[in-house]
Amino acid sequence: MDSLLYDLNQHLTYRIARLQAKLNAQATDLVRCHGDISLSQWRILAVLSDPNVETQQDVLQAMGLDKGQISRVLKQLQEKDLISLALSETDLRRRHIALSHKGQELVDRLFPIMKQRQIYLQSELSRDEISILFQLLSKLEQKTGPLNFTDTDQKAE
Amino acid sequence: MDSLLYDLNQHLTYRIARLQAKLNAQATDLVRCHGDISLSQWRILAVLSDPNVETQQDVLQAMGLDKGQISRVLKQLQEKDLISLALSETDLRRRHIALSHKGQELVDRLFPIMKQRQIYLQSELSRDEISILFQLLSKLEQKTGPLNFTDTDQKAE
DNA sequence: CCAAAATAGTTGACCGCACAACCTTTTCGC
DNA sequence: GCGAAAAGGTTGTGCGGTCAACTATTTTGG
Repeated sequence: MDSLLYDLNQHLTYRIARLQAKLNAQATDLVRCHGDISLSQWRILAVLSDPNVETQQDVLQAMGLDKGQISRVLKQLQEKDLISLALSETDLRRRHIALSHKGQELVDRLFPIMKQRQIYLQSELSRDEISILFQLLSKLEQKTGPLNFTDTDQKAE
Repeated sequence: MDSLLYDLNQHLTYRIARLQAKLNAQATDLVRCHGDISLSQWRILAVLSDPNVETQQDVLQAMGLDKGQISRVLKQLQEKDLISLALSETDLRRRHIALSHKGQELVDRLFPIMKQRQIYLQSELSRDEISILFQLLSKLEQKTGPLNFTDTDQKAE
């Protein structure tokens, strides 16, 4: 795994990608095991637990997920009777989304579990460390715009 | 974007996921723009620049990517004449992978660019901060195993 | 008031990745 | 040696995600 010229472990981007993949897998297992839903389904349910979120646009703004994806996941949630979709009365383009009773129950049950996980994840980190981590993540995120590097850069005459 | 009950920005996992997505998109653009290849193709090329990496198993061990995926990406790279695939002489199950001349040129051209990006990404971070960041990522990664949280946890009679 | 632009949502195509089934070849154990 | 197990690769399938095209409504501007 080591002894390679190209040590990926030293690559920040690789480490972040790997961590993200593992966190994702962990969360997927957790919601599937406790709620028999996919992670994307859970994320949308969680967002829907905010009563201010009523339309797909609201969901989109809250999560940044693709609108097509949202549309499909909502359809899945409806098939599971976790939400209700109804045409909005004031605007026929919109659809009013609401958690069903079953959906609300699921959210109430899963929320503390997911909260527990968040706490568990941070349990080895001090308050300061967490704050520093967020800070560093922000710094990195500022650098994620498009890049314009010189191609033939060894032109140092 | 804020004023939500469920503030995703405070969620470590969400922040990491978002950062990862942006980093990924940035890298994808970069290699597509400078080398006309996909990010997974680039990653495998980079790994192949290590002469110790000769078979798909080596690639798998170096990157942890799925072997099926590796097989497919290698086929793409072969179609682009960036690598050569040949049956191993000692073991007919294995295929010997080698960068082609064209592939080597591409790697030589792209490597400094990607290196530049790594440096750019870390340019706002001090040595200490980088070391702390790696440390924190490691701590988090240790917590990414399977979880076994109590379901009906409010049983604290 | 009506045509054009904007908005909400749906659908299809494609990519990247993980998982599983499968085939071939090699290795292992008796 | 020979059959069983293991190892290296290939391929199919499904999921999650982005992008783009399209429909249906509403809003806007002349």
